[in-house]
Amino acid sequence: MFLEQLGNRIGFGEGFKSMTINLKQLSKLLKLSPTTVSRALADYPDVSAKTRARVKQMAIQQGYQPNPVARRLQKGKTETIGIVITPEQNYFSDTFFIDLLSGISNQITRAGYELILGVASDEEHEMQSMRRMVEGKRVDGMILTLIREQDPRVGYLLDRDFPFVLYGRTRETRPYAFVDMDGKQAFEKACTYLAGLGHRRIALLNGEPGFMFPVGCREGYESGLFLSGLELDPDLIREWKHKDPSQSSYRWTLELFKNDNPPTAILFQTEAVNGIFKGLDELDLQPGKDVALIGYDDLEIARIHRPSLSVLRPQAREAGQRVVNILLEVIKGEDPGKFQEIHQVEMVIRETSLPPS
Amino acid sequence: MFLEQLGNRIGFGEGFKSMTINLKQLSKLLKLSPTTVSRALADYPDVSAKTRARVKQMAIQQGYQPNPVARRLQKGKTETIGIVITPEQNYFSDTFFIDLLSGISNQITRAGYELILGVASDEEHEMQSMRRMVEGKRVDGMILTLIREQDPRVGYLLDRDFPFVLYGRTRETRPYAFVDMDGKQAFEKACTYLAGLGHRRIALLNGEPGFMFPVGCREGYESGLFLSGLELDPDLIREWKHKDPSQSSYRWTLELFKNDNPPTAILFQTEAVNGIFKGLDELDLQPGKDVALIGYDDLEIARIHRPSLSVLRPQAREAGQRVVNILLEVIKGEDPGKFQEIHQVEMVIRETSLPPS
DNA sequence: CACTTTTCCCAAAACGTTTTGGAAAAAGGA
DNA sequence: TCCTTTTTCCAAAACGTTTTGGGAAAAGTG
Repeated sequence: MFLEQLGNRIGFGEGFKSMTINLKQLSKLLKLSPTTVSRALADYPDVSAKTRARVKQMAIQQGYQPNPVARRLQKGKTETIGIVITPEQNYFSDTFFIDLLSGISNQITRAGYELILGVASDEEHEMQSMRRMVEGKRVDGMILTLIREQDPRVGYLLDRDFPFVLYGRTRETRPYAFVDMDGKQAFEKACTYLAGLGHRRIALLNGEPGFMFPVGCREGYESGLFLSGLELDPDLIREWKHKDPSQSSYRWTLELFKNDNPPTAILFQTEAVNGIFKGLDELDLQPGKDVALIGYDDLEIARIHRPSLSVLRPQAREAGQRVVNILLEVIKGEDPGKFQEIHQVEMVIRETSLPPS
Repeated sequence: MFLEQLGNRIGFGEGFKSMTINLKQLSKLLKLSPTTVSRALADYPDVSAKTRARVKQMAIQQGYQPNPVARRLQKGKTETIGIVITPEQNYFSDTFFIDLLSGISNQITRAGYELILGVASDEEHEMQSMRRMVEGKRVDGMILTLIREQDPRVGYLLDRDFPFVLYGRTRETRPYAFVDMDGKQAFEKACTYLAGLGHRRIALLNGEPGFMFPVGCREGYESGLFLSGLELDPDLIREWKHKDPSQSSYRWTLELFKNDNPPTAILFQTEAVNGIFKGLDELDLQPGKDVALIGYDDLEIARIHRPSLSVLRPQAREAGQRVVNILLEVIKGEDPGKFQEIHQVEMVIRETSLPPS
């Protein structure tokens, strides 16, 4: 019998495929039906403890792993979830997105699922890539990032009742699941902190309009000013572009200081820090000394730079894990409206948040 | 019949699944056998032009897409290829890896395949993630990046005859497929260029030992020195670490200039540029003016910085596409040894490669 | 017209699981 | 002992394709 088994395994297929063992082959080896073996491995109560143990041992010994494709067909699930990234919009800002992705990936693996990745060049291509996954029945659910205020992806998925979770939020009245960072609270905290140090002219170099995140940042900024009894000066608010964060933030930094009454502090997304440093350098202003700085996202550059950059630090990794856990629930049929999480953001005070000089 | 069809489609399943149409349902609609419909869609010659057209039209009208899971089971292929990234080793240096990934992803999609992504925290986890894909029969082939001189992944895959392609190379005598950048030629070119400008003390701030890429860089550097009639000075070679490129390159930059006869030019991977800038700044040396710089990889910072950084620019996107095309051939059964490509790297002269002052 | 070839279609099997719906054997209850 | 319940197993169906191996009808050939 061992030889027969060996024969089966060596067979005449290509090298690799023949190295792997089948449920049928395994059951033959055990002198049991495939049914019983399958159920033994799945811990069904209707197989005796003794045979269950025997089956499991043999499965391990033979290195049996159920063919995921066959399982998916039978179960009617792909056990796969999809994500589409658009690098043009410069999302891969160093560690932040990687942390998110890392959390997502690990949790997906833990659930025995797969993560399939689409890389899109622009907004249209992004939609197209998602549709391929959804309409091509390639995934059970989608994860969306870099959410816009009006985001056609959300409407599309809601319309066809397809499971998804947002990392972020959008303007949409129908209920949907999301995990978002409390950008509002974060910027409010940073703003009041700076005001508490004595800063009276605090600028906001915000993300690109059209995206949802900067909306919260601005709200937090305005609220922070209000709580500190400071006036809102529209001249102290500028917005950089995703396409080239450094270049646009460089220009806006110069612009900010053309003001008669220039800012003594700037709040911004850390992505834009290179442009700001460059602008300040050109103006002969020392970051942290002449101008206080607090960035959102704890990128490598924030830790490396001297003086090191005070930041707002979102826990991207944990958020990624939550996104997956929620998505799995939604796939199971839970009501997406139940899952709306807003995560707090911690503030890390380093060297660029001193009182005004 | 239309009502019957409708009934079938609405059924009692969950919302989404019922919106989609089946091969069987489609064939019923067409009053043809599933066989014929399948073959018509696949352009088999044994179905008449007329019915083929009829089938295709109806398929489009009904939005029919073959269930990929079922197709995979029947075909015995997953139509999926895997890649594992290890962000700890800081591979996501801005645009470079994204370009590679973008090329990979697009080509995979074009072939109707899927890209599944693993994110690993360290070397061990990386191997584990790959084994899950391979032994779990989740992919038809693997793409490997960030290759080490002795890379256990390569041996593992060769041992079990599993299709894979390296982006990079390793020390391995058995034939395998790879796409690599000609780091040697690139660094040689940069080195002779600088020597041609009159530089006599050219330093190399190389990548982390253990990885394969820095080996070529060093070869090119040494060859460039030799071709220019310059002596190799081991004191002018330093290696930074992946874990914190900026920090380690910062330290080594300071170190380099403790030399009695300090360098007037530095070759390096652009990843390390922040540390170098910081070091030079601390030494009151102006990049490009006091010290010529050429980096490998055209990251955003290279274009943004003033003076802008001269770089060696690998065509990562095209390389990614080649990797996929080759992998598809290898999966088809082609001999991997036939596919060994070394791509040229172009040099972009900007502002940091002037003659010594 | 009779035969062969070509054209066009299809029933059945197969891919490797899990689930369904029993059925046989063992154990419990009277 | 006989009947009922529990335990333990399994054959068959199902998931949705593609491939295999014909077979009937139409077209060509003499």
